[in-house]
Order: sequence, then C-alpha cells, then structure tokens
Amino acid sequence: MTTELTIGQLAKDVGVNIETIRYYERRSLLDPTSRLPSGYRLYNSEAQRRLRFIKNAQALGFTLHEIEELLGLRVSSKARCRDVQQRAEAKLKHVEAKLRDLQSLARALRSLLQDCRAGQPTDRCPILKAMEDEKHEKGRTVRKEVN
Amino acid sequence: MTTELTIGQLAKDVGVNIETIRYYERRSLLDPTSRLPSGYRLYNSEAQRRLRFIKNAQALGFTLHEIEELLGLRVSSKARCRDVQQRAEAKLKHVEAKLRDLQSLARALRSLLQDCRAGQPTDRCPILKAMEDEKHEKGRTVRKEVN
DNA sequence: CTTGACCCCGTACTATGGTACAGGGTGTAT
DNA sequence: ATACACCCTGTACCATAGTACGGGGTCAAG
Repeated sequence: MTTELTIGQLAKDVGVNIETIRYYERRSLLDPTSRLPSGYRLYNSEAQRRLRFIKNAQALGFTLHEIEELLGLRVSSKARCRDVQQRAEAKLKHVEAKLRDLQSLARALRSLLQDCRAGQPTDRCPILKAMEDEKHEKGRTVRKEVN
Repeated sequence: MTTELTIGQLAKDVGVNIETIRYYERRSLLDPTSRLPSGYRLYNSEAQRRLRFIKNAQALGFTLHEIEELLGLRVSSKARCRDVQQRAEAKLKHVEAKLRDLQSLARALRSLLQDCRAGQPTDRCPILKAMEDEKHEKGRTVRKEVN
C-alpha cells in the first residue's frame, strides 16, 4: 500500500505546480482520492498515475479537453482501443499539417533572409517589402489550426 | 488617388473582421487615416497596406507584439534592415526549433500507432499504456528514437 | 505554545487574438 | 420620412492553460 501524498508532495513528485493540480481538479481531470478532516487533499498512486497520464498526453500534443475524453475512454477499456487509435491518428494528421505549415514558413523566412543578405543592407528591406506585398497567399500556407 | 474606405469596406477588402480592425487600433497597430464628422473611420491605401502587412507578418508566424516592433522599425527604414534581418533570423531559429519538436511528436505518435495496429485491438491499448508510463519525461519529451 | 511550513477556498490576473453585445447615431435610397 | 445598412463607443466575453494572492486553518517540531 503506497503512502498517500498531500498535494504538495504529489506536485513535487510529478513535477507540476500545486496550483496546476487544483486547476485540473476544477477541470474535473483529477480528483483527490480522499481528504483529511482538515480538508487536506490526499492522493494515492492511482491519482499519481492519472496525473502522469495527463502530462504525458499533453506532451503528445493533446489538449486538456482531448485528454478529458481520453480519460473517459480509458474507463471501460473494452474495444475502446480503436477509439483511442482514431484519436491518435487524427492528432497525427493534425501535427503533420502543422508541420507542413511551419516548413513553408521556414522556407519563406529563409528565402527572405537570402534576399536580404544578397541585397544592399541599407536599401529598402526585402523582408519588409515582402510582407507588404500580399504574396503569402492564405491558401495552404500557414492556416490557423482548428481542432 | 484611391478612394478612402470605411472600416467595413476595408475589412471586406483585406478579408478580416471589422472588430479585428478596431482591435488593432486598440493595440495601436493601425489607426484610421481620418474620421468623418460623424466619427466614421476612414482608411487610405497606406492603411490598407499596413493592414495587409500585419496579416502577412502574422502568416509568417510573427505575433502581434513582434509586428508592432516591426512596424516601429519600418518607420525610419534607413540602416534598419539589419534589425529586421536579425528579427527574422531569430524567428527562423524559433520556427526551426518548433519544427523539431513537432517532428519528434509526430514520430512518437507514429510509433504508438504502429504498436497499436500490431497488437490485438481489444486488449489493453498500447497508446494508453504508453501514456500511463512515465517514459515521456519532460526534458525533450516524447521522442522514442532519434533522427 | 509558538513558529514555520504547509494547506484550504475563492477570486482575480496573466498572455494571445480576437468576438459579441448593448444602446445608440448616421447615410442613403425609395 | 422611414426603413435599413452601416457605423460609433464601451464593456464583457471566448478559449487555453495555467499562476498569483488574500485571508485564513493545520500540522509537527522545538
């Protein structure tokens, strides 16, 4: 039986801010296992695992909202793997789209810098000029990701 | 001499929300060229260019704060090209770092999905299991194998 | 029994980039 | 002259993911 941790101990253990844990509780992501008569929150190792799950899923690019759903799925794990898989696939697509946007952004910046270094430095700056023109079409470049 | 536009015309022309233009004004990014006695804002082609500049710079990944600085630089363009260049370089580095993060994130998701398809679908989901483990630690998180 | 570290709750604030009213005035066409 | 689209200001609100703070209670050591 693992010792139950206070909020401060849990925070230190997992490496998050105390306030963050309370914030997750407000978001219904992580409830304390129990409370002392004084009201102090106590967390067991299951809660600890859950908090780590949240942090890991976040590191994988999931938002807290998505994590909430994931945690819901996790409860009854039968045949739910497909759901999780689908979400992970969607997330991957999303990440890949963002990757493409950033790559085109990097290319644009690089070519701008090329021009800039080639051109006369005190003259009209090519970067500013480029940004004044409407060259960077809003079509496939850099669109704002929407979940 | 281009006709001056009202806020609604400008919004339609550039393709942004009216409120966004007023928001930029609050942020001191874009002032109307003049006002009618009624208070109606009027914008000339210079303002129009400035708004486009903002949108293009945004599309290049600059925040409104950075754009504010860029616009400041633009005022007296003499010998400022170096400044702009430096900012663009910093931004490029930033973008490249983000690109690396996203790439490792995509790799992690892909490898998780690999495991998932290989494993038996109704069993314990490998993705969920992976997220429960503390493998992905906060350092440079989420990357299983490198490059 | 007091000190200090820890915890409680509730609320407000941060940054980012807007969007949405409410309650009014204006411009113009019919 | 009246409908209707458009504009004004000011304020509040949205999502996201927390962080900070005030004013108090609690726990353990000395």
